Amino acid sequence: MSSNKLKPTESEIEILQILWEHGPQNVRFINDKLNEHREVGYTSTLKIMQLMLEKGFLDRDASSRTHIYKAKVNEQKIQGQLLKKFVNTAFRGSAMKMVMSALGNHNPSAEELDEIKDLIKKIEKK
Amino acid sequence: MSSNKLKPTESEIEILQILWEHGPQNVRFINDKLNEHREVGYTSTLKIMQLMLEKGFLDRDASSRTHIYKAKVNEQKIQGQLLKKFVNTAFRGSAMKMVMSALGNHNPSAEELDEIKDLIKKIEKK
DNA sequence: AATTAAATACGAATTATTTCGTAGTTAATT
DNA sequence: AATTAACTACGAAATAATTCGTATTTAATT
Repeated sequence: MSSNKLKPTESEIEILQILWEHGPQNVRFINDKLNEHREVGYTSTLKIMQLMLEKGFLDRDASSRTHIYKAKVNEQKIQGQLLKKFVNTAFRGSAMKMVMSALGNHNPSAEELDEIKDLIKKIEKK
Repeated sequence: MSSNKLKPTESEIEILQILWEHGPQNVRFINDKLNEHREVGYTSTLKIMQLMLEKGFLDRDASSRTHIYKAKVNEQKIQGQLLKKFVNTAFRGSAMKMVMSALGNHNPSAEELDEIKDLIKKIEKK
């Protein structure tokens, strides 16, 4: 068990998001995606991805000149971990307060409400 | 409108939580509370609170020797702001995915589920 | 009145994160 | 074959956040 207790930084999360969404990619692709939102140099992105490799967040295929990186950590797992931390710091540990606040702000559609209702039913059945 | 666009840091959020929960307090009180969870020196806490004052997160009454600090920012407002940011980075902007994940992990009690159902009803009525 | 305890101010060290320049290498283009 | 373009490696600067030591002042205790 080499579980990864380290929490990814903001920049690292951004990169993970892209890899989770688009699958294994080279640095150029990631950097282009990042630059759709904010300006960042190619070597900056490269550096962070190299550090993420060391930290065990990423894997890479270095068999060809252009290295292909992929997320080594599971999306839901990391999200759960971040969520727990976030609820603790921002909502004093109350997941409920957080959920209520999120629902209040977000104004979900009818479909989304149905989704939640289904989930509630499932939980109640247990 | 001198709205405070700055996002508080982790340490700053911890301090805000304590002030929101317990009302105006001196540095000693805050530092003691923090030390229930992790070790941190008195002057470290003092320093951060002084910076928070400058940033406009806190107000203080310096009329007596022991200064009394209070949160200048609103709890719900800051929470909403943090939540939005968090959903963006960790859940690619999907508040729903976040809510579903939170409900899934947390296993709410029957009372909590009722609370959510009430809120859903309110939203649906609009 | 002298000593001790508790507080603030502030600079500076430390640590974490991000950014980027430069060198070197390989592949593609002319 | 020479030039240009694209890539990786790596050190180091820049920035952000945290921690803390020391000096100074004021209040409380002896």
